[in-house]
Amino acid sequence: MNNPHFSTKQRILDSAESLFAKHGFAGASLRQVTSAASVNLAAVNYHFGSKENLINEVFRRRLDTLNAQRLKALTAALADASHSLEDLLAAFIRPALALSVDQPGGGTGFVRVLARAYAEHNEQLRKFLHDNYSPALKQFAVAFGKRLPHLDKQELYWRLDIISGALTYAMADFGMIKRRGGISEQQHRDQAAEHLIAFTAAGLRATV
Amino acid sequence: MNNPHFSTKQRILDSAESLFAKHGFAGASLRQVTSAASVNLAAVNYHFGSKENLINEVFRRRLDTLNAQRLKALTAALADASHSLEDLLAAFIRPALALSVDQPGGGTGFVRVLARAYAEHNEQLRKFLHDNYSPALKQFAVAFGKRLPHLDKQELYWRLDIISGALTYAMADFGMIKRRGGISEQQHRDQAAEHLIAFTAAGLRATV
DNA sequence: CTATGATTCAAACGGTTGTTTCAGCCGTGA
DNA sequence: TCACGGCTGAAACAACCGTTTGAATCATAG
Repeated sequence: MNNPHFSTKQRILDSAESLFAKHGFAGASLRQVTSAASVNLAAVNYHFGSKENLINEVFRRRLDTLNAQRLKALTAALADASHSLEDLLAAFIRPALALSVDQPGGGTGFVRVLARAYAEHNEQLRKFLHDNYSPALKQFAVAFGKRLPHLDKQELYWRLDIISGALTYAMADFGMIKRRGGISEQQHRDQAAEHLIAFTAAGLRATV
Repeated sequence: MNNPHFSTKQRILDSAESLFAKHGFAGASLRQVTSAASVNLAAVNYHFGSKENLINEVFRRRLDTLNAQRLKALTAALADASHSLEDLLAAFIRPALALSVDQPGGGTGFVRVLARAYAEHNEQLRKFLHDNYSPALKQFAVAFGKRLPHLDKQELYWRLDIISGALTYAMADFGMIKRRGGISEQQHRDQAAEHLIAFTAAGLRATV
């Protein structure tokens, strides 16, 4: 059985993602992780070197695809000469919220890990995220800037910052909004995305 | 020296707040806390009973005053018959951002603890927060509902949820916005509050 | 001054942490 | 078939965890 999808490494990553989401990076022990993955304790240090490194790999696996999806959506939106502000917002927001549903590992795990990473203010982790993913964010800032010429740079950054906050919060499902009865997780996310897009579009269009 | 401001209990609370902000609830040990507070290790269990209880008291100390300030501001806003939507938002947002500057313990500590609490998804802690502070939030929801009769209840909750997210994120200073040169922490917070109020007011007013 | 209750102290408790070790297993290429 | 390198296994490592204990110290009231 060397199907990479069921390899020891992948099983460790899946369990780590889920347990980091539930108990935090410090709160989830390697014994919990390896036990949930049905893998020997020593396998973590063998395959990843250290717990710190395992954490980084949990991020890399998901963020690489998020990054690609966002940029693909942005490029598609920009290709249409008559694209709307909502199209740009959708390119930024929808792939992020999708992270929380259609992962093979099943669901809300990773986005909560991401939210934790923000809260952690871990300098090492922030550097890792910045080094790997800030160029993509820059492209979005440029696109929004062209679409909103009435905002100066500082004003634009303030507003994009507010959007990031609302999105992060929504991704992690922190809020008090409860899913109603017959609504699937997928539909709940879609609703969240549409509300976020409409709300933030209005916020971006507000005059100074 | 029984000045309550320098009492063992207070010193523990100050150190705990600061260290929980830096390393998380699981990441900060009682040995770190008591050492930073120049207090014996056993003092935590003597004065608070347990680490869990200490965490709750860290919240209670700040949130009691935040709650009171918010409700006072809300009452003042409602007393003016011609109050604006921005006035209500200011009552909700300004006291929260003030938490991060004018605390005697000095600054950004507690708000990061709060952000962590959201990220933790700790059921026990959520219950504590809900039991103690949700009635005040309900009052805000009612006030916003009256001011925005064009929104049905579900739609209103979605939007308030988005606002909470943006506010939480702004409080913890997660964002990429850097303070400019000659700007004080206080001024930075004031700017954040004004941007948040303007942005979220536009979002709330958006038509369905 | 003495007695009393509140507080602090050093030390130890059992348990868990991340990491290391090294013997054994496995599939693959010679 | 045999040997080799990648991988897994059980066990142990020192360090740290939250909590408890009981004696020492303190401030205060009688």
